[in-house]
Amino acid sequence: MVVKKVTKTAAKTAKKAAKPSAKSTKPAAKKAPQSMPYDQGKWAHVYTRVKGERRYWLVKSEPDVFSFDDLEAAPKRTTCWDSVRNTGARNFLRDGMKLGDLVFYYHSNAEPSAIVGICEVVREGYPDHTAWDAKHAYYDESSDPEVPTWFMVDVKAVRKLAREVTLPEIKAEPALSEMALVRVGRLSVVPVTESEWSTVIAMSER
DNA sequence: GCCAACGTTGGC
DNA sequence: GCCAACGTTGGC
Repeated sequence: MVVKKVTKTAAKTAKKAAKPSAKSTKPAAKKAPQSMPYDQGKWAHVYTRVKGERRYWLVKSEPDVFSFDDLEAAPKRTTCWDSVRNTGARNFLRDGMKLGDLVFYYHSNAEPSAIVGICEVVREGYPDHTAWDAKHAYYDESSDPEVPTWFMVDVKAVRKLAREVTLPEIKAEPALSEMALVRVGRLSVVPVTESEWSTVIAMSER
């Protein structure tokens, strides 16, 4: 699949960084990807599920880079969630998200920042080819296609929320006080619990 | 293996 | 534009 849009939250800053000194800004991962299982660590629970269980997630994107409307307008209302270059988020993409899981679509750096829509995982973790595309803004020269470091999933738009649920509302809601979105900054993919999921949905409907 | 320097995310 | 939080890198 060809990716013409440079994607998601990463992209804007990527362009910025790519211009001045094409290659110098390369963070990233020399170590081989960590392997399953995650039986310890604070996110261990999100990698296990009872049979048939559906889990919930949230992905962030800057709306002027790739908004929920853009996703709804995309072919098959689907996109690959590429360019994530953070190992924690990578682990969720590679090992956490499963077919049929539901995902909140969050607009970051927006006015206001808010959860605006719902999408669904339609393809499970697979290598993010942009990592070894030397022309891509998020090219990672240390990433070996034989042993991929970075992964992505495909997500498909399900529907827009009846009303967006803004970050201030989320922060003001006691039932959401433990949400990874607010407890852990800077992660572009985070887990959402089932109760957080229902709380946000309910907020969007009143 | 510690930790200082540095880079990035993203709210404000 | 500022800066808090925190991941990553590299010197030692």
